[in-house]
Order: sequence, then structure tokens, then C-alpha cells
Amino acid sequence: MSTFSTVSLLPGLLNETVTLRGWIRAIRSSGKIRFVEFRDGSGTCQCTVEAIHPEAFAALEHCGQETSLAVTGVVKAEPRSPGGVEVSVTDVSIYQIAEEYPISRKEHGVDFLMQHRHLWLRSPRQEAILRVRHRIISAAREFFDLDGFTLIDTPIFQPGAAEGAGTLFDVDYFGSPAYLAQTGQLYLETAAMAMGKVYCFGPTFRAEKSKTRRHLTEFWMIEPEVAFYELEDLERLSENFLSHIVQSVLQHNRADLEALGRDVSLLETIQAPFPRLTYSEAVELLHNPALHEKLEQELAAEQQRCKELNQSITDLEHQLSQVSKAWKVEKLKKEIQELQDQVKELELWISNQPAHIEDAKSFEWGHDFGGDEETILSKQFERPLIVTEYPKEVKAFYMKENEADPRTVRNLDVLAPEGYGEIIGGSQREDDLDKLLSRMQAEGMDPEPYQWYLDLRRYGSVPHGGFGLGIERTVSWICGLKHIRETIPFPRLMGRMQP
RNA sequence: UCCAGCGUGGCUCAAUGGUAGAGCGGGUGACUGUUAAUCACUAGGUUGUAGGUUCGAGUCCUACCGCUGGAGCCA
Repeated sequence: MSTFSTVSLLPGLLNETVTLRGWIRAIRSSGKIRFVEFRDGSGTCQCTVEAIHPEAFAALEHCGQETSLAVTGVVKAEPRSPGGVEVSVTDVSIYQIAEEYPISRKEHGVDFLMQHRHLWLRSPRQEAILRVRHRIISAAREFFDLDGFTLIDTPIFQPGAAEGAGTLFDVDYFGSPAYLAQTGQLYLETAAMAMGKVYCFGPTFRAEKSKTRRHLTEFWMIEPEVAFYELEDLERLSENFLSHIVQSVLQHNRADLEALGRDVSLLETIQAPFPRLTYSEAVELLHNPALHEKLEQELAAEQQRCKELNQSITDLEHQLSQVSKAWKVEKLKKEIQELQDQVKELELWISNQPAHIEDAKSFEWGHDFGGDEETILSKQFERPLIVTEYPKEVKAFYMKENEADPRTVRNLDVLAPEGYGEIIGGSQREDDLDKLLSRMQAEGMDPEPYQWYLDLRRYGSVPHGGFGLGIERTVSWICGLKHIRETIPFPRLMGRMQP
């Protein structure tokens, strides 16, 4: 047999002899037959090796989890196999025998898994997330590519700050200071003046000391920038863009989402148009007594649910005291553990919520929304929420002033549903040279290093704008994850660089 | 940076201040349909580090280190 097949192709190869190359996810032995849970990156299938093939049978004698091997055998429809298909193996060729693979099929702690991230990636859950991540990225690029955008790569070493300087990673660039990119935007604006519709996709770096479930120090961002686009155009672009991504994932990765336990019905509603609020309307909503009442009711309902969960735990513990079979005890213990985790999460939410409600009531126009305000606002809608026209003071210098209300700028944030927070931030850009200069002056910025950027306002300035989508927060939302660390193969977090 | 919790075998966890244990994983053996297989046997420990209290410390106290959760910070 000179050609190789993959697990994903097996349903189309019934009764044919195939050779697969991959790894042992698990192996069980039952006297004269061995069952190999075989994975090759394209999928998982069960392989059986019977003692009537003595060489193949013996070859698997001492093979542990993650042993690499090639198997040859006949593909059979088999209802007793988990996937409905299995390979009846006649030949086995071992690449390498793996001994004592550290990640067992039982539960592990976060620290241990993060230290073994390079091996953790082989687990079914991580595979599913990686596939969804890939789909999100390819759908995002497909959306722009089909709409006449040109990909422009912007530099990662940058001479200065586009955002707050306190959050830049500085590097020594042959004796001169340089910084890792926080955004490709300024460069992308120049490219939009050349190509009209452009986007960049690359890693960005933030030195924020944020130790939360939604912050990475290195994350990937895809940023479109379009000449002649104004705020309303950006709103439409963002909702069509997100809808396309979500629908693409639903079309291609439904099995992955289900493996992750994602409530897919919540994603099916994600279609343009999205709800829109101006910042001022959002502040009014936060002050609305009807909202406060709704939040109070929600709090009471969750407190009730917490009580019910505690009751269930008590019931299970009672059952536990009457059960003696080892496997049943294990099962009950696990159920109890899961409920206890839920209660913990719920109690945390319940303890934070009164302060969040107070924050909403006392929120003053002019401040930026914190995570709690974002969560409250986004939870009032099933679809992502577009919030526009924030106060000038809390936003970046390059954002275009709003003519109708000069206290605000022509920007937009898109907040993901279910409390996943801001996934898109962007704006129409200030295209008037004098206004841009006076804005920079007001921020205490030296215009000298930005002359190249200011040239755009000197030579054929036009209205334009763009936004950035954070890939990892999008993955987190679409997969329904609790923590952003699982959204990227090798997360860089405050205080964690290994492996 | 602040607050809280946790550090016990490779992993996940037990252990009133009084002889450190279990499950999984590893090893050996049994079993021709397993699904986290099952059953029997077996090896594996300076309880994060350094001090202190005590007749006696995994357990109490102090400091440090590490991790987790949260707060703050944050296109």
C-alpha cells in the first residue's frame, strides 16, 4: 500500500483497505482483541486489532497513549464503534512508542494544562477550538477578499504609539527605542489612500497589567480601513462582517461547536442588522429605572437558582452516602463537583451584581464604559450591540469629531452578546489637518514623528474610517468559552510565557 | 498593585495537632466488542521553601515563592 488515507475520508471508503498515520488517543485491551482510539488530526476513529493477526496484535503490546503509528486495515461500517465506522487492522507499523503521556483522560488543573499547552493541544476540546479559530480567520479574510479589499501587511516594529504609551512593549532596536505594534491602523490609513479598500491581519501587543479572563498581552487583530467610508458605512460593514463569520462557523463547524457544548441557537440569530445605540442613548438606558428593576429581578432569579443548585448538591450527597459501587461513587462525586463549580460561578456573579447595578445607576456621561456596563448593555440584546459616538475625551486623537455634537467623536464599538464584551472598536478618522493638529496638541502629543501620517490630510484628504476585530475575543464568544487562554494555541498572558 | 483561596505520589484529591491514603496514570497478569472497559496483584512521598510554636505539625503562626479566582487598569 503506497498511498495513505485520513480518518475524515473513511465514511467514503467502506470495505476498502486503507493505511492511516496518526496517534493513539487511548487503547483498551480485552484478551484477544485491542481497541485503539486513533486520531490523525482530521478526526478520530476506532481501530480494532484481533489476535488472529499476531504481529499487529503484539506490536501494540506496550504502546501508551500518544504512541505514533501507521495502521493498515479494512474500513467497516460498525454500529458498535463510536463513529459508526471502524478499521479492522491487519498491519501495524510503529513510529515511536510513547510512555507515560502526562495528560490523562481524567481532569487536570489549569496550571498543569497550561504548562503542558504543547500537549494539551492534542485533546479533542482544543482541536475543536483550533478548528473554529481557523474558520473565523478564514471567513474574515474571505469576507474582505470577496468585497474587493487588498491585504496590506503593516509593521510590527513601530517607532511610536498610536494609543496610550503606557501599554506599549518597548524593544531595543539597534540602540534606538522601538515598540511592538498595538495596531496597524495608522499605516493602514495610508494604504487606504493608495488602494481604497484595505485590511491588515496580524499580532498586536498590549503591555496592560490586566489579569482577567478576556485579556492577552499578544493577540491577533484583523482591521479593515476604507477610503470614503463614514461612520454609517462602518456600522453596516461591521454587522455584515460579523454575520458572515458566525454563519460560516455554523455552516462548517457545527460539530465542533456541539463538542464544546455551545448553545448553537444563540448563534443562529446573529444576522444583520444589529441593534444600535449612541453612547448618550446607552447612558440613558443605564439610568432607566425599568432596566434597574429588570436587573434586580434577574439577581433574585439567580439567587433562587443558586439555592436550587445547593439543594441538588445536598440531594446528591445523600445519594452518595447510600451508594457503595466504586464507579457510581465516582460518577456522583463528579456531578457534585460540577454543581459546586456552577454554584461558585453563580455566587461570584451574585456578589458582584449589586455593585454593577449601582455603577449603572450612578454612571456619569463622559466616562468610558467599564466591563460591567458593557456586560449590562450587551445582555439587553440577542445580537451584537453597536454603540457609537463616545465622548471625545475617552477616545483616541485620530477619531473624527462629531459635527452634530462636538463633545463626541464618530466612533463605534461592537459589544458581543452574553457578556463577552467589546470585540470591535473603530471610527471614522479625522480628515481635517487643522482639527487633527489641535487634537494632538490637546493630548500633549508631538506632531513631528507623525508628519508622514499628517501628509494624508495634505495630499487629497478624504473621509475614511475602519475598525479592528479582536480574533481571540471573537473565538471566545463563538465557542462560548470561559477564558480567553484557550482561544489561541500559545497564549501570552500577564505572568505566563511558557511554553 | 490590591483582596481572597489553594500548594500532599506523574495527575485529581482525602487525611479532629497523634502510624500520610484513594482513584486515575505506570508495571505484571486475566479476559474476543471495549466506549474514562473491567478484575487481581504491584511500584511510587523530605506534604512549595525557610523559620517558629508544641512532647508531637500535612494540619497552628510568620515570611517568601508559585498558581487560581476576582478587583483595578484596558480601541
